[in-house]
Amino acid sequence: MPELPEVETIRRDLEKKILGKRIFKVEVKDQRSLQGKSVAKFKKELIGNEFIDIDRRGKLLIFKFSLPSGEGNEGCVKRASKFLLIHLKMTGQLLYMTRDSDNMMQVTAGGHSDKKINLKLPNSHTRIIFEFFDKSKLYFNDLRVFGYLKIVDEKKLREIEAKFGVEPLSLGLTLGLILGIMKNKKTNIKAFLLNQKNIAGIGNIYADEICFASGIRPSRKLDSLSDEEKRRIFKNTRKILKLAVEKRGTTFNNYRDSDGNQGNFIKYLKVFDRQGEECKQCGGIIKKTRVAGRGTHYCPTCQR
DNA sequence: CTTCTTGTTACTGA
DNA sequence: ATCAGTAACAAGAA
Repeated sequence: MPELPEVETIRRDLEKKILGKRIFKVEVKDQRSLQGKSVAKFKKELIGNEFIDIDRRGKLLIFKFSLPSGEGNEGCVKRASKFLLIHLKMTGQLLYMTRDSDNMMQVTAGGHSDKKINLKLPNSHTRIIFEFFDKSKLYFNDLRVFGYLKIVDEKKLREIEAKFGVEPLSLGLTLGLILGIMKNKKTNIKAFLLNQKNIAGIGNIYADEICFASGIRPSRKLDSLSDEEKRRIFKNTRKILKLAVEKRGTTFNNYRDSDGNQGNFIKYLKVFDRQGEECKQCGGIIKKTRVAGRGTHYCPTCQR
């Protein structure tokens, strides 16, 4: 499940790989992955353009593209950039291969093993393929077809961006701001952390980990939290997401980076998917319940 | 066969 | 208005 650290890892890697590359061909193998425009229009808008920037808001990737300079830009009104938005939802992947890889990539096998296997692309989960002029390819794979791609103009992008809360790794995240957003809210801390309008980019894994690091049960209502507890949530949100980005995210089952490799944060998980196992801090048993409609993991001893 | 899973939105009822 | 709860979406695992 790609959350902020996983999406940020993909963003950083792809920035090095595809910026400045001109799109030669777009293949839509499954129309369900496209939102809005028709397949023909989608292709037409992209082909011949190059990606000039990759941005991220929460879990949403924002690829800025435009025609390369000297390709119909001169002599007329400056051509406005457009934006390709990609949301990976639960099982979306962006896999990049150079022309030399012969449609095969060496990837980590999955589960908890570091074994390498060959992944042949495209496969049955490949929904969209971008081919660049240098013959390298970017595959959008999505097992469950919840993820989507769509093209928007700048105005629409601003509207979409406005719906997101503060970026947790930006300087915009301050204790004062968090206290402000929490004020007068009565929801539980897990639902608060999951709500993208409050803080952008936290999903089920990191919400549970932030609660554990803060010693707070996910079911606790915001109006029952002391200022000190709120401060711990603020500190740990930043700390955990930063560390997870450093470790290139968490591969729980499906997540892969753009090279097909797993994230390393799974070694650092204290509660997520550890139900029935011993708490690394107190030796008690980690419990799994349901909070905010999601599977929720916590230590009954360490979290109050 | 049924149940469960995740991110997000839409909807209902309080 | 605000919040909690749940269905829906797709497809696979158990």
